[in-house]
Amino acid sequence: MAIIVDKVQKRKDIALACKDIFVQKGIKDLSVSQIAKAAKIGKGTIYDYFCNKEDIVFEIVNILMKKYKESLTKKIESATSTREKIKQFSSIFYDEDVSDLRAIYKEFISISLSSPNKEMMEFQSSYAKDYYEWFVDVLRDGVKSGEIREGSEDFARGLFVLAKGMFISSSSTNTIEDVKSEIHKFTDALFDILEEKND
Amino acid sequence: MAIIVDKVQKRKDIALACKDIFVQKGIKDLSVSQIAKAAKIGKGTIYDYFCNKEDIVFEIVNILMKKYKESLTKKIESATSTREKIKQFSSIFYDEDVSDLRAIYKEFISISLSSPNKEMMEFQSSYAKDYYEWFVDVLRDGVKSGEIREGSEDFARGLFVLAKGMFISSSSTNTIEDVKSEIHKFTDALFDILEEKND
DNA sequence: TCAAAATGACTGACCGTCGGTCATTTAAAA
DNA sequence: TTTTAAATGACCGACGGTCAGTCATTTTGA
Repeated sequence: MAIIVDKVQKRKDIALACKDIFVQKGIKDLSVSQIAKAAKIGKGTIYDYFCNKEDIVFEIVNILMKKYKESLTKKIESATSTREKIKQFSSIFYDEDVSDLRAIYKEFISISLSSPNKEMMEFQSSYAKDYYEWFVDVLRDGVKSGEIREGSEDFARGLFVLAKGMFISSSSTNTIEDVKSEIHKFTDALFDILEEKND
Repeated sequence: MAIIVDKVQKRKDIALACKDIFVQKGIKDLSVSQIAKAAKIGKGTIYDYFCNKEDIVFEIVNILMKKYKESLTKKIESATSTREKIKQFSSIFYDEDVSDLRAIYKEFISISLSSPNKEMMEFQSSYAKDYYEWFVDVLRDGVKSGEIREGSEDFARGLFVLAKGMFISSSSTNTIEDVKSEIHKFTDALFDILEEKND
């Protein structure tokens, strides 16, 4: 027998080791040789843990998303109103401490659009479902407590999709500050109405 | 003297000549040689009219967008309610006769995300501004006529961004039918509220 | 005749593979 | 218990093949 490495762990280690260079340059301006050098391993080794260059991005997104979700849970728990909770969901688009995730997620979306891959699509839809249900729960709680009107849950999907749209818009045209105020403005406009009673 | 070709026109001609193959295969699975063959010109000629492969996608999007905008104008003019007008805006995401535009626009977004390019960004933001103002006008008319409540214009940006988000969602997970009903459901939920009076 | 237009051979960059090397572990012999 | 041969998997980087973009040459038509 010989040394047995934890393949799953090493995959994560490599991904994290080259995360910064990915954030900095983006996948298009990075060669696999450069990535290998950044991770201090041989080029061939990359392919023992990833099926292609894109797969590395996938792993980084996975890691960062997981971490983000944990921090988001805390933020949402400590928010007092439904309005504030919904605003917290959008923090991914402007919070400074998740700028890495934003950068990598952008690459990820780009890859998903140009070469749809079964695993990636499943990852996307599982995350989407997850967040969507979370959204719905938050809104439903708001309805139950009488904070917002009935039927508000119907906006969950829309808000979620809107969030995705922010990615395209924000990564091309706006500054982070614009994005933040844009989202808050929309959320406020919506909640001003949702908080009215309709019966 | 010698032959003088209309550079602008020829650029369009080439773009249209290879549009179908782009829609079919996507930029990633297309080599410049194949594109040149489809357009019945030499590979080098491509570079007399386009600065790179991505630039061809840009031109195709431009052409199809222009055409789409014309048809959309008619559709919106003939719509009777504000609600219907807003729904028409989203037809790009499910109408069968713009499936080509959808396919190419997907490529375009992918390219924009991975290699932000000044010209592309300007194109994006000019279109965004254009549609946004159109949106606002439609909503404002609705407010003026008393059809929807005051403040409804505040949703213009959100609706527009939401539309962009549909691209990511729709191109990865859902079928066209899902997308259509999804959008209509959200629009209806919003308009049910907007059509209530708030004073 | 000549300049613009068109071309395709060529080049350099880069992705992913593959045969080979090396370090470590096992196990059998001493 | 010590030694050493065999076995195995981790690791590597040279190499093949592909392809975007360039450029020297040819074609075309006013």
